[in-house]
Amino acid sequence: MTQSATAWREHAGDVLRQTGHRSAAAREQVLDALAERDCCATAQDLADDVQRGGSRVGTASVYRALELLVRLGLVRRLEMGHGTARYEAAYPDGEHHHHLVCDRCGKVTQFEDPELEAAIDQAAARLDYQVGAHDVVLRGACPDCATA
Amino acid sequence: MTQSATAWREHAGDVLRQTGHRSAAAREQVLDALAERDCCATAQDLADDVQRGGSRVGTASVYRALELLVRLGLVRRLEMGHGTARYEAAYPDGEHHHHLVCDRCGKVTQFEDPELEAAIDQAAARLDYQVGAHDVVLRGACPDCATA
DNA sequence: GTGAATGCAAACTCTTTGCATGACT
DNA sequence: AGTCATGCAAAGAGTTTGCATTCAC
Repeated sequence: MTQSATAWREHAGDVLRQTGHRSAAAREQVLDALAERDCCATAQDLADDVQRGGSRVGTASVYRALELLVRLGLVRRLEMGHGTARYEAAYPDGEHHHHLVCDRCGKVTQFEDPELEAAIDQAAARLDYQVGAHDVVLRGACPDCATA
Repeated sequence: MTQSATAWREHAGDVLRQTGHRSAAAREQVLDALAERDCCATAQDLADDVQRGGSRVGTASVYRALELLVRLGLVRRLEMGHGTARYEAAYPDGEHHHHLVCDRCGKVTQFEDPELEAAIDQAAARLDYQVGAHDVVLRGACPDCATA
């Protein structure tokens, strides 16, 4: 687990306490699973992670935990695979990345690009929406599929 | 209907013929409905449009038509509303726009930004994926919701 | 006439909700 | 004790698939 993931995990616990939520087993384990992941995961992925840890956690609890975490701004929800949502930790300093999706094998990779961020901020500034977030998805063939 | 939408409609018919597809009522009507729309629509929106035109078209045919059109590169499929896919005409010259989604009322608006396109192209060039397409979604409050 | 395309209904996947039980403070 | 959180099962929404029928070529 990276240093920022550890910090995020602690931050998330703090925010939950400060917003009056009690320590709840299923929710804590979803947070742990998210902190362990370095890129976005589906609800099913996270449920599997938790159950692999030996706990009997219902799907509904995973979804309920994720919904709360998204509402508190601790988790980002992403839509990029046919009908299946993905979730990842949202760092409090706003640091984030974007995603590459392979059209052939479905693999998801992340990338960062400060100049792209700047271009998005400029575009957002000239629009009449109060833009609070943005998602960028690039699609194509990953190195493995491109050579195959 | 705009001039480019009309051109796209004709182009789509040509591509279908060239790829050995016969003239099929439901599919043609889905194309017409897409050409009439100036921004992305859900499968249900398109089915409603067609049925409003007086035809009895099944949902399945709309989905089957859309799947084929996406495969032929004539239509873009977008994922940006909780679990519901949206579709829009993909112009052959690559001209396209991106989307603003209101977090509160769900309204979807389009925008274009050449500098953002350039930044994406540059980012794509330095990655090891063969990037063929990209989606950008900005989220926030639309003018109506921001003042309300 | 032949095979593609269709409509209908059933199946399927992902997600949410109802409700009785269990756990934190 | 009070009530928030949980697990399970059922419901819901969107999408896909099976199959007999219809239609284009």
